[in-house]
Amino acid sequence: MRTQSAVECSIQRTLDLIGDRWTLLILRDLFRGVRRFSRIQEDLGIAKNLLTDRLGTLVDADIVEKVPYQDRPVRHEYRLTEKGRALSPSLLALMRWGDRYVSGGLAPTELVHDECGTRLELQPWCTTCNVPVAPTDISSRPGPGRHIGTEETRV
Amino acid sequence: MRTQSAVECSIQRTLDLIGDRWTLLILRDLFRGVRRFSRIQEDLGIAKNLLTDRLGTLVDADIVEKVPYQDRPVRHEYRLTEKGRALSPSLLALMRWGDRYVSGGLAPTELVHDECGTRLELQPWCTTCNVPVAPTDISSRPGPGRHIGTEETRV
DNA sequence: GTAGTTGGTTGAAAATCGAAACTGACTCAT
DNA sequence: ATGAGTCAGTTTCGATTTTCAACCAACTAC
Repeated sequence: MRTQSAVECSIQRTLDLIGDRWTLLILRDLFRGVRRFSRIQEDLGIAKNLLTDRLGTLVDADIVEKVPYQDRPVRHEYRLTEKGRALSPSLLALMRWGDRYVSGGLAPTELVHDECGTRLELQPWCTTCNVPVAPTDISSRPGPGRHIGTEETRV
Repeated sequence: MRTQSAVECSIQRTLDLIGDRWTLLILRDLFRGVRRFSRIQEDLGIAKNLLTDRLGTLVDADIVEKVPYQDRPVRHEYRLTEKGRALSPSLLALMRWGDRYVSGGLAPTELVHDECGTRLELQPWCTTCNVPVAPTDISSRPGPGRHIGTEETRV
């Protein structure tokens, strides 16, 4: 993993943890209910040694936990922790982008609001004004975790 | 890149394009206004040949465009296209996750609502009901782009 | 003409990945 | 109780990627 003396950005810290070519796909499978080693391995076509390694990293990072689903022989499955489930908006955002710009607007899978069946969008949301916020109404500022350069910043 | 006969998921299609260890960080820099080859290179510490390669891929995918900023000598900078700017929610989601779970709740950089200064959250949003939607109120279904297995799916 | 900047290219060493073979603990059928 | 099968890995080794350093070309400034 990258080592930089002062990592001053949560995007970088996040990607150092889960930003390799397989990890987000593994997490997607866990969200979909594909939780066992062999199922994930055959679903993704990932090499088994890499899957072992990635799952180990995720368990160490407390994003995933290994829970037994039978004894004799003891077999485990991998479940998302609360920290792991909190990645849901990130995956949803990547999925919606892919729907629009890679799949040509034709979503292979749609995520919908249970109550009304409408396909979901992902919006920055202001908890104070209780309204969705457009990208042009977003500014950035240094936070308490360590400040960043003075560059103009729009995300 | 992975090649799978039937890629039936926009997350996978997206990650095939931008899911390597550097590309999302390059995009983050572009969002931050770091747009020139040498600036990105020194900011990230990425090898120059890799940066050349990744920027080329992004330009080919129409996520980034190369625009001249001077003649004699002609020098270019890299700018996000509309398609690239549309990745904003994805990066924001990863950033907020990192704030909470990697940076211990202390955001190195905060993104705030211009009008009121409140730090932004990223919420799945139902455009019909006009309300934010909790992860437990989300279901999935096959979309028009290609259908997916029958697994239980929660993202 | 010398040095410096920007935006690269090239090549070799080091790290990582991928495919296949192998293992160990157990089950189930005969 | 022998043999085949499953699951969850580990080991090995060749192929691919990444990194690091050097080099280059176009131009500016001195």
